[in-house]
Amino acid sequence: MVHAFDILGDPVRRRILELLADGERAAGDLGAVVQAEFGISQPAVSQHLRVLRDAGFATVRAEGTRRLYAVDAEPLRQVDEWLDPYRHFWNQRLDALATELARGKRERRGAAPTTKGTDTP
Amino acid sequence: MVHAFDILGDPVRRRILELLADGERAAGDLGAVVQAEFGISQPAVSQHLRVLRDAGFATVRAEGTRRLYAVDAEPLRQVDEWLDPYRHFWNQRLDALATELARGKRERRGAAPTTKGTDTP
DNA sequence: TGCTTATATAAGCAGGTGCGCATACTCTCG
DNA sequence: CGAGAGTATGCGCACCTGCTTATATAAGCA
Repeated sequence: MVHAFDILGDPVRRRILELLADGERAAGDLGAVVQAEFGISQPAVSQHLRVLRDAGFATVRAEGTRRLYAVDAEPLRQVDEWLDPYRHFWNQRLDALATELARGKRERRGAAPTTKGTDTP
Repeated sequence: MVHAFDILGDPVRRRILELLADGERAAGDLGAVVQAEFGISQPAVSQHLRVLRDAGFATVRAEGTRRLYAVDAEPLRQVDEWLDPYRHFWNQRLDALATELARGKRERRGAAPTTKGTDTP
């Protein structure tokens, strides 16, 4: 059994998941992008897709001769949970405001990246 | 430069970070636990600590002959941010999303391409 | 049917990474 | 100062993982 982080340790696989974040995408479509960006072959991409499948990060759906891949978020949720014990490091005393954070997260999007002290309402 | 996930790909390093989640801890202290659990040597642990240091996951503080390690949450926050695009899969209105997903998302294909954190309840 | 497109699998090889062993620092204390 | 704990580093090696090439499977099309 492989840990979620073992899967995410590979930049190609991360990229594939990023491409899949917006929604379903065909294997060849993913392949085209990844091959261009990383300079690897089609089989290489296919192998990564297999790893993602086997680890439960992605699901496949056949449509004709094409294979449509989609994200299965469950393992990513595990990763999210793994981060829980550390989240207070940057959330500080904002634990109570987690609700608000989830509601309007776009506020942080424009905030300074390196600045520790996050927005305080 | 190594990506955060490359660091977290190793189970020993993950364990070290877990041990560090509660607070500062001496290298030897960490070593004792990790050596016991993984059956590896002291230098091996030290090497992992070095990787964590170099990647910014941990900071060291000398106290006498001991080295006290602590978590630096910055890289973990990056990981947290990386998860943002997927968080809606399990965070917001899971049932509604699941319904839409199950019903067939082809409808959305032509409509709204980027659906990040749109809805405001 | 046979050719083509789309994708997956097999086999083999190369580079990286984690490990153990040995050793080098570097404080502290007697 | 010398001994000894606590920790880090250098080196060499085995193994794992990802890559390429070659090929298989399967659907669409003429």
